[in-house]
Amino acid sequence: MRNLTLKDIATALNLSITTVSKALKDYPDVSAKTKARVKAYTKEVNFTPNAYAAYLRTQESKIIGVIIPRLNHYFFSNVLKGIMKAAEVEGYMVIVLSSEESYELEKKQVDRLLKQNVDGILLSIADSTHDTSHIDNILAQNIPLVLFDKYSKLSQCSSVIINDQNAAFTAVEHLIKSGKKNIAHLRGPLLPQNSIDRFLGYRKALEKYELPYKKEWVFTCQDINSDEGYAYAKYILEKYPAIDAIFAVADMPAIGAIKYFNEQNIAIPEQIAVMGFSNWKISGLVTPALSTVNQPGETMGRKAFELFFQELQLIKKGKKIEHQIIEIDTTLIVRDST
Amino acid sequence: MRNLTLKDIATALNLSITTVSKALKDYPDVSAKTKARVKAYTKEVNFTPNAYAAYLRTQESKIIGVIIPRLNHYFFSNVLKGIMKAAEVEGYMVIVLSSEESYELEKKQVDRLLKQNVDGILLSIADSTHDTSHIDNILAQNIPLVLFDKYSKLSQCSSVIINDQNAAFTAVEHLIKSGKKNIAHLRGPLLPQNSIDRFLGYRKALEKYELPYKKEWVFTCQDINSDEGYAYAKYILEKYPAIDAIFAVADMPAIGAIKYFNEQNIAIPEQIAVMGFSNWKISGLVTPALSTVNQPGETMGRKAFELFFQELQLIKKGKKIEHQIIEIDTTLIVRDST
DNA sequence: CTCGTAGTCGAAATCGTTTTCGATTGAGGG
DNA sequence: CCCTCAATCGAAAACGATTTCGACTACGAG
Repeated sequence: MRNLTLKDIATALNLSITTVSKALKDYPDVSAKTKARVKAYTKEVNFTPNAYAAYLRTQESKIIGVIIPRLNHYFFSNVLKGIMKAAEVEGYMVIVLSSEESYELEKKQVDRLLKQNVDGILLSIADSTHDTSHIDNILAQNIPLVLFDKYSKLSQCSSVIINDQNAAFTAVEHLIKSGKKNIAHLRGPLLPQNSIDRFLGYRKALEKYELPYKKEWVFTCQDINSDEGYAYAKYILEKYPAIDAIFAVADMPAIGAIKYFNEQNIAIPEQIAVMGFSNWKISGLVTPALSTVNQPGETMGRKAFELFFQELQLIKKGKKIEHQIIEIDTTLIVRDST
Repeated sequence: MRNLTLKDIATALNLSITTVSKALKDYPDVSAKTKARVKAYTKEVNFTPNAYAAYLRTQESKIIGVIIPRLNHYFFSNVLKGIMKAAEVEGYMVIVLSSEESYELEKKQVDRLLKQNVDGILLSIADSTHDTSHIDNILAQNIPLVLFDKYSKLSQCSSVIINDQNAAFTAVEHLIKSGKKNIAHLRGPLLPQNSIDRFLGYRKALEKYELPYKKEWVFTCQDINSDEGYAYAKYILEKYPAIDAIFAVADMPAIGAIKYFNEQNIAIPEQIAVMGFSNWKISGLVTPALSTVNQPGETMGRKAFELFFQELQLIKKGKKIEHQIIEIDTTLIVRDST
């Protein structure tokens, strides 16, 4: 039950391999009649050229690689969805790899993709990535690379991002305008740019409205999960009862905090307001529903693929590529927790 | 900046292509000394054979395809994680495709994978799949196929599943033992086997404890989302106030129901208990925390890959494969909603 | 009648491996 | 000294497509 080859088609139609191949790709030097004959037959027997053999000549695999920091993560799943939908339109398949937020694994996954000769790499860098030599490696090989969401300021390459600083600013501003004056921040790890930017947005909002910045009111979530939010909520309640609002770097810590406050019968948002970030599905389902910032993952994924595709066309034409940075709009979503 | 080839290595070391290739694969007919020389050099220049060229001879791509019904879905993301981890160990990459619960798209994705000549296909069939000719197609080509979670009774092939009927029975039994007598069921769509089995488990539990089965207390969720649960909760409260417990086919509808009951200040579980299925992350974070059935996605993924890998070895040896069905254990998780 | 020219088609090289099957060498036995 | 037999290595044929270049036909112009 071997797959059909060009040769099989050729002998069946009493033509040469060359002619069959050309007919399928609409070369001008094969007559309309034989083109029709070939196409009719290949459709009948459901033939398509072997992808790997084709690669050997064309050096195009029609496969891209995507590396995300986490697999079971609502936001990244959504990005993946956007990438895949866009890829399908252009006939691309995507190999998915996960770095599990580990720098070492990320390097290894990049290496695997390069050895697989994928046509391009879309990457969201891990929290622990502190060096970009592996990224520069990709660029040096002149294969298209697009970073999304978690990008790096160290390497010059195309990216699809949101304006984390502005988004965070708007979120905190909303807390302030609703009357809160003592706002804590559950920030993300120290390295990734988006966690830095969200922190900076928080500070800017405090500054603008002349609220004091207290560094002991900023708590670092290493894994950005609900347990951390739960634990910090407890700590805050005991140690800093003055705090009347929390701005979290992401929805999960915010939801963890809500869980603790619910258990303690703390009124949200009256006693303490909680603001998340990302608009995960779950954020609308907890009680009270979580206010957050919508981060459109699917759109980011689509744009990232489109950027890759543009770059690929330029490279194929031998043109020099100039890296673009696309900023996706975010929106504040006000629900019941603020 | 072309990639290195065997030829480059050969000329650099003053050897033939053949010898280099053999040295790398530890053929017995090349001396230990040249093996060492080749390996040292290839490591130094970071060479690995071109994957596509290798495929042409070996007919092994070291790539498998996975088709899941939904991308942004906690359970399937977890399965994916299990698959990928196991695949990585054996040096496999995985191409991920989504059927979006559509039969037509599922057929198309199977076709794409077959044309890509993947080494195997792992598939969780879509809710709307009513016919298995595409699955039989895969089997006819003698490439390993493993179904997971949502399998089919129509086609004879290896599968990794849970015992949905028993799991559902246990869940409903728990509701009964906690004193509930009027138990509704939010079931899944009519076609997929797991939704049928969970319904059957519900009925069996009623039977065993001699509670009447009322078909008007069974509500069908087409998309299995929280909105459906929310809507049915409202309907139940208005139309069948006698109902004192709900067993949902999955966590999302259960959480939707909880949301509505919270809004209406209905006491959970005193007035009405709610039981989910799958143990999504979110189920432990809502208030009250949702009781559910743990469905170990990552384990299922790992087992599915292992099954594929076993079958592949058999096929390579030309042996006949006999399809296995692996059943993964589930556990009841009792939280605050029951 | 010859020649140029479209219009069609094919032979063969190529992509980079893998693997079969010889070829070569040297040592050791008779 | 010849022969056998390991021990090493290479030439060359695949794998299945793409693409360059040349060949062939027929036809009209000169």
